[in-house]
Amino acid sequence: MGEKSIQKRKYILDTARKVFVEKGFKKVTMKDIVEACDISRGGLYLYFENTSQIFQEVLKLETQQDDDLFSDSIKEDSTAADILLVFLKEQKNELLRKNDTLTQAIYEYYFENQALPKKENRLKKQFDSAVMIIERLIEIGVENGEFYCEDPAGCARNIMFVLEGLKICAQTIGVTPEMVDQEIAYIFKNLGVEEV
Amino acid sequence: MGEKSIQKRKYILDTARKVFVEKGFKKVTMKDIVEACDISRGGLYLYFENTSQIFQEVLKLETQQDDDLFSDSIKEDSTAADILLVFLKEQKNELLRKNDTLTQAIYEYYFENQALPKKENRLKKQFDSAVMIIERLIEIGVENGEFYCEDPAGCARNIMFVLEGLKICAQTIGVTPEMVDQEIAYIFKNLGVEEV
DNA sequence: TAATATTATTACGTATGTGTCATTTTTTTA
DNA sequence: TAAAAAAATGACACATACGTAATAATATTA
Repeated sequence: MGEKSIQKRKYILDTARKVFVEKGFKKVTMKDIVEACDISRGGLYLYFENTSQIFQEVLKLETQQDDDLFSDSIKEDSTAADILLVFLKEQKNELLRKNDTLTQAIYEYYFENQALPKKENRLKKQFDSAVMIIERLIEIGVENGEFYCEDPAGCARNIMFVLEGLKICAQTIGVTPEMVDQEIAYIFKNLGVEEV
Repeated sequence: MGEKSIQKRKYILDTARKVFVEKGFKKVTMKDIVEACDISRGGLYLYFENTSQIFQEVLKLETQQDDDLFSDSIKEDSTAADILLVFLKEQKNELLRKNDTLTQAIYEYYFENQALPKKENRLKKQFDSAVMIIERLIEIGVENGEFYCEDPAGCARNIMFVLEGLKICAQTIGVTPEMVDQEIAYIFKNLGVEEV
């Protein structure tokens, strides 16, 4: 596979991403992607078999980029509270930036694909890993006297459920920035931090 | 419209519900419903125009039944904490009973239909009304000395976000009964109630 | 029970989507 | 630059879904 091929592959995935952002997952057809990419039908099938496969690859790219973004935004001398705040603000931006996210598509995809038992569930892994990171952060905060928390693991999971709730609500009933800020304040209040 | 017609209409909606439970919303076609009902194509079009309309009617039935169910389960001499617990346990059962709910379909439907600005968003109304009920419940609990809470409205909204988070997670990454119980305990703890 | 109204069926024309393959175009290599 | 390899095209045969309308079956009413 030549360099050209690699670029075209990347081009298709980038373009397909826009389609998934636009239409979610379930309603997207190979035809949609062919047309968005302005390539030939056979041309697409040369690279990918179906929309599921394309979506998985889109997600793979996405995840990489997100990870990079997060580690970039942590400064060396940050406190636990700082880092948690950065994380939550990032989530806030993400969930309010409703028109350029794969959120809907991701949910639709996992609606279909959760059932498959042994198959790896990337979403679950991400959730669990986020819980672990937050848990660790809370523990550090407690050690430093920044936070008060009896059950860091439980608190971390609660934070993630709140975020998931905000995320799905942003996609269905709509949430305002103020509502998100309130929830963030609530989280810190539960950790014994009054002002954010 | 004769009695027969009314019954057939009901039959179609009940059967269509099963289809939506099975396939979500976006992938359901009129053909799917025709086949599930074992009626003729034209026969279905005699009663309904498209899947959106059918789904809306299914939801209407569903909402009625749910409301009835909740008011039935409140006893006269309940305390605020009792009622809240009943509500949360009901939500727990609902979200764990993943294979007989319209949850996925509802999300998919509102993914498509949130955008429409002025159009009434039934989901939002339900959310807001639940928040108000919980808020009132918390206020009563505070008056009775059952709860401690400085911001019943904020707390009520937080509870709803947690529930939404649990609900979507149940559909995508899976949640255990224990996880739900933990979140319920967490909610009560935030209201100053240690034991549930 | 005959006439009328209602309800139901099926087949048709149209539209959209699928995956493939013979062919053409482009790129690479010798 | 000619031959070989790789990449891309678009028309195909097939499948699925749509909404309708002529026709048939069933109820209702006179």
